[in-house]
Amino acid sequence: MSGTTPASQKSILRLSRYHCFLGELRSSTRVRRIRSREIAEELGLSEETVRRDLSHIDMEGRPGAGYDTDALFKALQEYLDLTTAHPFIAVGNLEMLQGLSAMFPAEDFGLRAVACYSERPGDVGSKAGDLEVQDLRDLRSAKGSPAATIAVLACEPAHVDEALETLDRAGITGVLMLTPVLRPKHPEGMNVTYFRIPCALKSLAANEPATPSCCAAE
Amino acid sequence: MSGTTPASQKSILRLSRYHCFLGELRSSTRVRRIRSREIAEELGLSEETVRRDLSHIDMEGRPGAGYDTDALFKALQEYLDLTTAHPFIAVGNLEMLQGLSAMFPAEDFGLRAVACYSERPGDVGSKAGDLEVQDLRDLRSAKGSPAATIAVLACEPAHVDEALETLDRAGITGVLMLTPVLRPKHPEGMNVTYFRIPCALKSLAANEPATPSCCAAE
DNA sequence: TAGATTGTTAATCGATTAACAATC
DNA sequence: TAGATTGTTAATCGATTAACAATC
Repeated sequence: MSGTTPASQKSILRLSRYHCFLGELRSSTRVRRIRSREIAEELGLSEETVRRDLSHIDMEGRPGAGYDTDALFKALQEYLDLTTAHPFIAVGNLEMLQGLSAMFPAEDFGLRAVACYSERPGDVGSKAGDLEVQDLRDLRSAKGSPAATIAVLACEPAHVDEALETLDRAGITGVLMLTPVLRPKHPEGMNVTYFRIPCALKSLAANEPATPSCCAAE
Repeated sequence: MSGTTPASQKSILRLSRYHCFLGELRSSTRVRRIRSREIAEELGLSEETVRRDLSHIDMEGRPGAGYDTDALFKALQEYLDLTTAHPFIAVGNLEMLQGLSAMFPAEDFGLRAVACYSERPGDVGSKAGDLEVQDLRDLRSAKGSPAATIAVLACEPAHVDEALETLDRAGITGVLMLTPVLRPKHPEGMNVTYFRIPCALKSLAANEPATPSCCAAE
């Protein structure tokens, strides 16, 4: 039942994880049904949390028999407003663009990099995965602007503010920031998630006993 | 007063941010005192949260006059168990290692990459920033093992489990995972923080109105 | 039907915010 | 001293967990 209160940020992040998990499950096995307990065990959550999260989306489970894997995947896809091979763009220095394309196989997660841009003119024309690196300034004119509305940003610190503005003008509404900056002034209305590498490393130094923790994205 | 309850994970992550912020403040200005309200405004938090967090560390503020910038920085450093230019190692494919060193200027955050390792033999010997890329297998023998206890991991998905094991054997206790994997089996007692790029991107697609959000790290 | 698992309400837990006395 | 800001206690808020009736 997708009726009551809207899902929290944390809940949405977990729904995204379920989507990733089911995507992998569908492509690697022929499992037709899945129970909340199984999802919970795989992802290190409680089954109640999983059911509570799923109560936000348009999907009914079957008491005694769990959820239909395909239907659940599609319901999540719809709730999260994802298309198949959902498009995103990548912005950053050439090495990050190349490194990311090798480290993060987007297709395996139902995502697809449709264009990439560098802030360094010298990077333009090189290849990052299948894509040719374009000039970040060309995104400004929106002439090469793809259908994507989300982006991952991994440029050098000095170019962050400029890059965010450019992305905003090009119609990007959500940005995942990998570049560490203390106080980026991100454009009004733009949704920005910060992955703060230095803070995460420092927290690890503080050496919490042994509780595996999540992002914080968390 | 560092007496009462231990700081939560979230609190520690924020303390790390304060440390980053004060580090920058100290290097770019001559500000001698800082108030909780100022820290809060800069980082988008409430002043109460800042004071509550700081109550965990060994540092007394002065009613009416805030905190001594240097003393606070040092107290945070001590609480987080950081040294100056705190060492960490980086593991990943060559491009990620090179890209990270350009995107993430560790010194500016009080951190220092002391060694880097690739899982791809062909990468060995190349330069990433100032460092020569070493073979991940050489870390196993611990012969080149540096004083670092924390690491950032950005290798290709297929090598994650092997890399985590290797890092564990080499005495690394905390790992920041950039490579997206659904269910890495990380060694007992190892503290792993996951930055899940695909999940963060999917959450952004779900298009929360306009609340700037953090990691999550969280 | 009996067994299993869902969806939801109530109870618990933890973290944030508000309030304010202490104090520099 | 008066003004400002700290440190902490109490109140609020939100999210997780426990419990269980509904139901396939």
